[in-house]
Amino acid sequence: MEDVAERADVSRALVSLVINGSPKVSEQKRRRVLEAARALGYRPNLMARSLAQQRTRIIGVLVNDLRNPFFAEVVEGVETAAESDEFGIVVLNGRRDRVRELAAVETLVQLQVEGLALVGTQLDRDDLAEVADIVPAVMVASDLVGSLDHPGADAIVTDGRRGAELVVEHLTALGHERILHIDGAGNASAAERRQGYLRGMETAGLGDRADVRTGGDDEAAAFAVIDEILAEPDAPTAIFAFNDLLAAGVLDRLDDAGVSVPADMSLVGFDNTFIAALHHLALTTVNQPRLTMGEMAVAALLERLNGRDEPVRHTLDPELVVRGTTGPPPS
Amino acid sequence: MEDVAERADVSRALVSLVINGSPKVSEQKRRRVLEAARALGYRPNLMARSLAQQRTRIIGVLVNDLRNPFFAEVVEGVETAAESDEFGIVVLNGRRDRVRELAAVETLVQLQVEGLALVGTQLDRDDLAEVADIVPAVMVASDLVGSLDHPGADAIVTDGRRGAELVVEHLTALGHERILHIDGAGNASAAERRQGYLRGMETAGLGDRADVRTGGDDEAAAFAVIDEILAEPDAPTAIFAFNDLLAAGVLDRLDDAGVSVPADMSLVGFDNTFIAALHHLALTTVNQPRLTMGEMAVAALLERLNGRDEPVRHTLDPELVVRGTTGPPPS
DNA sequence: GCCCTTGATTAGAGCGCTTCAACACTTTAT
DNA sequence: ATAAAGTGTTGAAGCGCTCTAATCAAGGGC
Repeated sequence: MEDVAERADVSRALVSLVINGSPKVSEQKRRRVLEAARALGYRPNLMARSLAQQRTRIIGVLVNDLRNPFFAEVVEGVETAAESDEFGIVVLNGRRDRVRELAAVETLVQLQVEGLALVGTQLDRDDLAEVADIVPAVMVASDLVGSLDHPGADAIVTDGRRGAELVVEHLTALGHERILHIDGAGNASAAERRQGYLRGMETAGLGDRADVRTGGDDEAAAFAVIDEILAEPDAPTAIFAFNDLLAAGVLDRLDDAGVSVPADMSLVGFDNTFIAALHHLALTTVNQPRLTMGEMAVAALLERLNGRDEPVRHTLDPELVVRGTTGPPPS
Repeated sequence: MEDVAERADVSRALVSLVINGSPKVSEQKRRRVLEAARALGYRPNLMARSLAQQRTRIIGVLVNDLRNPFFAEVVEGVETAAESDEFGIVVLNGRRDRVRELAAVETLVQLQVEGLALVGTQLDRDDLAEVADIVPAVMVASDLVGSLDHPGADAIVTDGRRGAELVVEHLTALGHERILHIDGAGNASAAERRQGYLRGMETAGLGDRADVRTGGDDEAAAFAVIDEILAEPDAPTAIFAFNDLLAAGVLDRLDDAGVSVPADMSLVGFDNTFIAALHHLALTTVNQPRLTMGEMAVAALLERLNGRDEPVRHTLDPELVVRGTTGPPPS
């Protein structure tokens, strides 16, 4: 910067003004500075600038699992919104590990991000309360159950309970009674969907038939459960899987076992990722408005930065997407 | 920091030493400082530290498309390696747009990243030369054709030519002669695979049967091409798609048209992403060692930081993964 | 008892930028 | 003519940290 100033024969302060597009600089000097900057290949140092400005205009994004296309799309939503508000984003990958997530949050905080979007986080209430205390935070696509004692973070979620109910309604309407739910284990959205499933079964008068097994959030998690189920008498006629990835695993394993879908078994996923739409899977699933969620997350953070103090929670409506993996139960 | 120093009754300098784990601090003072830091909730400011240290220990990662699971896994490789070398990474998403990529590079450079990993970049030779001039850069999973006049960036690639040849060999061995290639259009890896395909066809004595159509790198890009092909006389009996995502699109469209795979048409993808492994797709494809690629990228950057000056290129071996979408041509 | 080491601690400059208050110079109002 | 207001520019302090060189205290050797 010094060099640019010298070459343009002005002060460092003026260079700063030009770089930041201040209106109170004469056209003549502006040109001189700009040209000097170009000639010297000058690039402002973001670190120094942030330090001086006492703000970074960066939003930190912590993603549960980058490999899950669902999260990747939420991130794109965040990115789009951040961009249009002239914020940058920094993405860190928690890789489904709470401890790694904690470390990532620490890094982001030290980076002085102005807000934190936790996409599908594994953090628990205490972690969250601590984080929210330091920096405005918003949970996206995951929520804590019964958050009456709110930990201070905002939340943008699709109504998992309702989504799960829609699934059960769809399946019962088709005539299914033995509907099994393979859940997301410790995943942050798992509890909600589990509740929705249970409530849906109750409502349908199938409360005593409800059956929840522990799954996970990727394909591999399905294998053991399916083997187990198929070995049991009175196997279910329909399976509601925690998410599309898990459902894909279920589909694979059913295939191995020679169970055909949906003739012998109906299957429903959650998220409506692009893999659900592949014709060869044609997975019936529940859509979440991913991009919108990402955008709302940024909006929530900006509101916080503009002074809002009480946490908010936005619940979006899920939508059942019926494709080819559901049909009437075998007679 | 000032406050911590005061509370622990030492100088700021000592606090710095403690925070950075210097060995030349008495146990007693170390304790005092640590406790004061905890009590005050002190967190070092990464920006200030980097500024003072004149280094950031950050590697910038620019990804072509976060939604493509292939890239996401390469990024995980980069992340793993960076972590074990005590580097942080900052991921930016180019979203398949060269201009956006350029902007992202600018941001990363201003962020003072010490190295740049360009995962599947769209940048052209000139862009790259310019970037490599400013900061050590490594291209991962994409390369410039015939890079004799090397732009100064390192490259970690899987041999796309060889991969494509493997595909053609596999298909001809099955008896196919009319093998079509739907390419990756302007994608950086497209040219190599195209060349490999052409060479493979030559070698098999099918040079005059070679047929390349313009595709792209996602599912949607396949639709128009498939419609076109099926309307032509003398349709191919096998299709080699640029990558798995494109192949999935092809599969969908063939399905729509009632063409069964592999009975009527064989299909091969590239990348061996997890979707290829789904039983319902069971896509024959070419594996790229994603994690290894990411790790090697970091290694290359570190070598640069340690003084290596000439660019290197590491070419990894592709591996054909035969699954269910390839078989003998219809009689 | 003095000098030299050794080891622990600190003062202070500096990293590259922003920004506030002050300044010089015009222009306008009186 | 003079005061007031407006423009464009700059000097210098400060953002939160690191790091070199200087300082200090405490033995050890002679």
